[in-house]
Amino acid sequence: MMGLNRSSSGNIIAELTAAGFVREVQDDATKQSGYTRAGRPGILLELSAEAAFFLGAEVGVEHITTVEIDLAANIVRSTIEPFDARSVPVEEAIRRAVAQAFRDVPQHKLGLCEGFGLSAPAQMDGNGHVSIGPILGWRDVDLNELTRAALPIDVPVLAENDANAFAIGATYTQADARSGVTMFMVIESGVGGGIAIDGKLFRGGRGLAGEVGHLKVPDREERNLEQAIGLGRIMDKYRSSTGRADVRLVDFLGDVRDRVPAAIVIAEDWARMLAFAIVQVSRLIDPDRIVLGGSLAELYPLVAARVAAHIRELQAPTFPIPDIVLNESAAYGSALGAACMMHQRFLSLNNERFADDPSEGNASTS
Amino acid sequence: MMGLNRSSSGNIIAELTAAGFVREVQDDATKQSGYTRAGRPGILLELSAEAAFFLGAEVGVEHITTVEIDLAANIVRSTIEPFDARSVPVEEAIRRAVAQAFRDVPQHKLGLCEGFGLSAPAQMDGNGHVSIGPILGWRDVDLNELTRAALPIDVPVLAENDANAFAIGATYTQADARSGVTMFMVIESGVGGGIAIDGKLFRGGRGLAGEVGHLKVPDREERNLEQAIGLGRIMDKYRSSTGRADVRLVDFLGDVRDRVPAAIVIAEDWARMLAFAIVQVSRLIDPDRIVLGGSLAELYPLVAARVAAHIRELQAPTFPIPDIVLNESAAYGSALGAACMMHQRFLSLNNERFADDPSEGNASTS
DNA sequence: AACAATATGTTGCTTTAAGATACAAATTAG
DNA sequence: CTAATTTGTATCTTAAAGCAACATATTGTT
Repeated sequence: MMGLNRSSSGNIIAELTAAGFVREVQDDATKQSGYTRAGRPGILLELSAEAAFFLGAEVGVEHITTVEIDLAANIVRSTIEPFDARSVPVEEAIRRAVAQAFRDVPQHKLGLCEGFGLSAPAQMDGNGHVSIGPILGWRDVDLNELTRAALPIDVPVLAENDANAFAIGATYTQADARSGVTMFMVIESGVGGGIAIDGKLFRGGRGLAGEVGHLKVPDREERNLEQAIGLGRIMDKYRSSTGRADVRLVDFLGDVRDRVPAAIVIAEDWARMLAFAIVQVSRLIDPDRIVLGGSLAELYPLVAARVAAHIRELQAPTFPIPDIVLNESAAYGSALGAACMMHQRFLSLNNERFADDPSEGNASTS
Repeated sequence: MMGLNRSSSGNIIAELTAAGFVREVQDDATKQSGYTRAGRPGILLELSAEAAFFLGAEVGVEHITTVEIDLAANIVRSTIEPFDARSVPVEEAIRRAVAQAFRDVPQHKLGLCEGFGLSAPAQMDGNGHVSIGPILGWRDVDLNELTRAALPIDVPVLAENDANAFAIGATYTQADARSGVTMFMVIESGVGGGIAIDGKLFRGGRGLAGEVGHLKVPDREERNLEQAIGLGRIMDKYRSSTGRADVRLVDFLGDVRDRVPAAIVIAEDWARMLAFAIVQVSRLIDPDRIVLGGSLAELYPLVAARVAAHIRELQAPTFPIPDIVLNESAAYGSALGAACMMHQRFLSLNNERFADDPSEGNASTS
């Protein structure tokens, strides 16, 4: 795949093995699988998952979520704690996030940390600079710098918008998003989004690419997508149609599943608006696939045929329709993505960790 | 910029100079410019523009356009000829395009051709394969292969959708499009578009990214952008408002300039729809700038303030608004882009021309 | 069981692109 | 005229990758 010669790759692997990042697989799986072939069998390799770890933290409006992943990008640990971000200054929020992320990391493992990613609901540039973050009341702060100051060790740091971080995380859990163009849509009370091109986040000019929630949809009241298909609207409608005040999403989904007419009307409307958004997105970025996440994504399988029908209505028949798939997005998705950013960076060619001295050097955290 | 050492770059330049692609500038411009500085002055270099050339051809519905550019991407020659693409098979159309492009190339210059780009109004994959091209009635054709077969010499070949090719060409004429995210919109009878990221075309999953013309706009009759702001609608409205049948675009633009009320009403509507499209685009790909081309783009400067006002109405005030600039797109823009594709390819790192033997070798045309 | 065919790992050597160093050359400033 | 500064270039060094040959481990065939 990389076009490397056998001996070249052998040398590189020897280096990585010596450094402890890679090891030979002991229980030989080739013998278990039936398929064999003439010739000396190759040595199977695996990442030494425990050789390094990465931390991600999401500072939300009401909680801080943290995730630790290992070198193989497995989730090692994850925490969620309530937190009122608006009541404390940025510095304190970040301090809390860092403390929560490092809390269960034993002292002797600290040196294996190779990156800390921060995710927050704010628009920022590629260097973590936030001009105005209305949601948390932040103004002109340098998140990278603040995070670096709060960290107990000197490791690379990156801050990213929460929706973008989520998209990065989703490229890890969604295997097919490693290539091609993928549009992620997370449907909760808001509708967030991100775009990945060949497994790498597409930020756009100012880090706002994929913010699909504010797309205008055809609606008498000039709603945007978030207002039209978000949890709030659906539950409002369901509440007034049932007359009950204590309705939950599962009840609504159950009614749609049971084909209760009032629920179907709401779902049909939802499908139409979603189809509209998908068509708009397709026209502009022509994604290979659209990945739906968030709690309301569970509605999609129930009305997939309706969404497809509405799409066909809106599109010329020759126009390609992207695959639409579900991603069971977990609550820690954005923190996971923040950790994955650092994992991606660690494994990328411009990792400065190995640039000069292969012995223990300090990673530059620019 | 490239992080190369002085001696390394010197070696590379020596090679390029020996090969005739680069030469030292003779009339020393440093002496003319007032600014000087201590130290031995550097040797100024320039591309030997005549060392190579690239051809681009656009097979349109009613014409074939060709462009020749040199190594410095200067336009050397350009031709337009009427042609009824629908009346002949693909092979013939391509043969004609190739013939027209090579017609004025003298025999002894043939060897300097380093690429042929083809542009056509059809959706194709990255290898020039068209499944269905309804506009020209093409079906399951391999444009790269057909073009290669029609060429008098063996040079690299690439086919690309006309709107995408246009965007590539525009990155050459629009200097600021070399970095960041640029959205091109060409407003004629249709509205075409393309997206460039850091000067490179973003094709999307199937080469349709940026096809902004079919975006839905908020309109009682559910029009798409093309129907709403294209030349057809504007002229229709202007025709019925003036009562004259022979109106031309310049008349309309003159009336808008003169603030004739009936024209202003039409222009205001145009501005509103354009603003809507720009907002939608911004939400999805967050471009640094939007470049308007096509004959109707001339209307923009007259209503720029109105477009800005409508955008502000639709957007939250914190949301960044991309720069909107004009590009006087010429009739040969798509053919130019096809030629520029080859130029870009020639100058790119994965140019196979120089991969093995620095002496005259055949370029692989995969 | 022996041997051919096949594929992989490994070792030593070669190639090549880039960098380092030193020095010559060309300029400005004083 | 000299010092300071900057660039060009020749020579050497370094490092990454490839090449070639051979050892090794496996399947298939006689």
